Amino acid sequence: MANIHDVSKAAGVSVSTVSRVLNNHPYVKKEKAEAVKKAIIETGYIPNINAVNLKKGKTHLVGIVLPFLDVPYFSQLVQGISQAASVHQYKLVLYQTGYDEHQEKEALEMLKLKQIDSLIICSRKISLETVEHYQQYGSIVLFENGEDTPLSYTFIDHYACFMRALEYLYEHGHRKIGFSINRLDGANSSQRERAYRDFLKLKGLPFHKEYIFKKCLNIEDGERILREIAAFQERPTAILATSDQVAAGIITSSSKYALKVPHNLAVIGFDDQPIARAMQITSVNIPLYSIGQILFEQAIAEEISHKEVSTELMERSTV
Amino acid sequence: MANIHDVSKAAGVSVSTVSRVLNNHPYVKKEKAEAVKKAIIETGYIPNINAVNLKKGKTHLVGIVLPFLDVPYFSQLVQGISQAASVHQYKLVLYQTGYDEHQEKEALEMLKLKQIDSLIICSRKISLETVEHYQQYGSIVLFENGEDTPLSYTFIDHYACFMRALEYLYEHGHRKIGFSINRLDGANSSQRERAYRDFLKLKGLPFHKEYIFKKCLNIEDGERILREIAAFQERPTAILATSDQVAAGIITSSSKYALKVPHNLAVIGFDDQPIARAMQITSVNIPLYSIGQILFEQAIAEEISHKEVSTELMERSTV
DNA sequence: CTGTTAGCGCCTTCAC
DNA sequence: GTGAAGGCGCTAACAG
Repeated sequence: MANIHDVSKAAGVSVSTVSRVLNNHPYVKKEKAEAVKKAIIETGYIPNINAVNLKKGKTHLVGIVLPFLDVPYFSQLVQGISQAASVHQYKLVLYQTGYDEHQEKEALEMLKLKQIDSLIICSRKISLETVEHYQQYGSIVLFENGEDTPLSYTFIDHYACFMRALEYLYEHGHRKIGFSINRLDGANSSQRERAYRDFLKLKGLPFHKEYIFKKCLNIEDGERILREIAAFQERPTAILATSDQVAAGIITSSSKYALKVPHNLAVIGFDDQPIARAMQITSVNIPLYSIGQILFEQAIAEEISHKEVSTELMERSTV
Repeated sequence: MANIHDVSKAAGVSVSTVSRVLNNHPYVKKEKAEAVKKAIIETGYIPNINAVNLKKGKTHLVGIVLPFLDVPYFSQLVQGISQAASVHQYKLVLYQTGYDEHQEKEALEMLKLKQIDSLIICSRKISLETVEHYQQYGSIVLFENGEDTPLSYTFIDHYACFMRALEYLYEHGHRKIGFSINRLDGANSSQRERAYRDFLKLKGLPFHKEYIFKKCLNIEDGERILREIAAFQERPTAILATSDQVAAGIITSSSKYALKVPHNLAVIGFDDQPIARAMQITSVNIPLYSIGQILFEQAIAEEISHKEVSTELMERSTV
C-alpha cells in the first residue's frame, strides 16, 4: 500500500503539499496540485483511514439504535443510512436493543467513550432527558418529533397523516373505523391515538375502545385483528393498520371470515412497502430510505437541525 | 480521555508494561499488573481503537455482502453477525448489492484496499473464482457450501433438508408435490432442484415442470403460487415453500380458492421464522442467528474452516 | 520481567 | 505557496 510519502516522492513535492491537496486546502499551485493528483492515481494511493482518524480524533463510525432489524420498516431505514454512510466513508455500528433501556444506554455510553462519532436513534424507550445528557459527547439524531429538544431530528407528522387517512376513509363513507398500533407508549403511537380521538370528536362519532388493536407489527397480527373483529357484534368497516405487513395480514385472512376487501372492510396500510404495491394496498407512503439518508447527514453535520418529511396517501384498491 | 501514559503514571510503571497487561502478555509481575488494572479503572482509561488499528495495520471492520436487507432471512443473519461483532469489538460495513456483480466486486476491492479486514458473503452472484482471487487480501467467508474452495464457509445441506421435507410429505401421503425457489441460478436453488428430481426418480413419480415456482421470496409470491395452482387441471397436494413468508402467503390466500390447509394443500416453509411459529406453519428450522455468529467467528479467525449447520423439521399444523 | 524508543500514516502549525 | 518537524496513542522490538 502506497502511503503519502510515496505519493510525495512520485510527485516531487513534500508530504504536506500532498496532504493539502488531499484535504482541498487552498494555496497550492495548480501545477503541483496536478502533479500530486497524477501521482495519487499512479501509485494507487488510498488514505489510511486509521491514521486520519487517529490524527483527527474521530472514528468515522456512527451508531444506529433500533429495537430489531427483522422488520421491513427498520431494515429499510438502515438501507438508507447505510447508503449515505458509504458515500461519506463512514461505517456503521448496529445496536439492536429490543427496546431494552439498558442496551440503549450502552449505545449512548459508546458515544461518551469516543467509540463512535454520532448516534442515530431510530426508536427508543429510554427517556429523552437521558439521551440529551449524552449530547455533549457527540452528535445524536432522533427519528421522531423531538419538539423543543436540543437534538437534531427528522420526523413525519404522524398526527397529520393519520388524520388525513381517517378523513379519506370518512369521505368513502366509513363511520366505524378501527386502527392498530404497535407499542402502547412510544411517541408515534400516542400521536396516532390523539389524532383518532380528535377525529371522532370532530365528526361526532362514538369511541369504541375495542377498535384499537395493540401490539400489532406483523402479518400474523393482522390475522389476529380479523379474528377479533369476527367476534364483534358491531364490526368496524375500515381499519388503519400499523404497517403494510399488518394490512397484508388483514387482507389475506379476510376471505376466511367471508369479508371482502374493500367492500366489507376497507384497509389502509402504512409505509408503502413493496408488499403494498404488490398487493395493491392503499397505503401512506413514508420514504424510509430517504429518511435514512437524511438522518445520516444530520448525524455527521456540525449544526443541529430539524427536518419534517412529508407523506403521501397512495390510493389503491383496498378502500 | 485518559491515555496509556496517564495510566502508566498513575500506576508508577512504564507504558509498555501497561500495554502488556492490556494485551495479556505474559511476564508481568503480579503486583504491577494489579497496579495497572487499578490505574485503568481509576483513570477511566479506554484504549484508542484508531491508534491500535493504525499500529496493527488492521481496521477492525468486517464487510457484509448481501443482496437486500429487507427480507427476514438476511436481516436475521445480520443480527447474528452484528451480535458477534460487538462482542469482539468489531464494526460492520454493509454492502447491499442487489445481486449486482459490480457492487459485489466493489466490496471485494475494499478488502484489497485494506478498508476492511474481512468480508462475509451471505449471497452472491459473482463467480467463485473472482472471489477466491481476493483471498490474498483478507479473509473471506461464504454462507454456502463452497465444496473444495480454499475459503472459509458455513453451510447447510440444502439437498438433505429438502429431501427430508419431501420424504415427510411423502409419508403423509403426498404424491404431487410442488416447490418454490427464489433465484434460478444460485447454489441453494440448484441443490433444491436436484433433490427434487432425485426424489421423484427415487419414488417413481412423474415430473411436472409447472410444479416449480420461481422467483418466490415474499408473501405476495405465495399468493401468486396459489393463483397459478388454481388454474391447474391437476393440482399439487403439497408445496415446499422457499421461505416462511412464501408459505404464509400460500396459507393466507388458500381460503380464497376454497382450499383448506393442510386438508387440500399441505405447506412446508423454510427458516422457521417467528411468523412460522405464529401461524403454526410446519417449517424447516435454519438457525440464522447462530449461523451469523459462526460466520463472524470465521471471518476473524486465522485459519480457514468449514462448518455445516444442521436443520430441523418443525412439525406443526400445515401438513 | 521491565523500561526506552522507534515508528504506524497522517495533519498541521511554524518557519521560510 | 511550500517544506520540515512534531505528535495523535499505541505496540513491539530491543536492551537491559
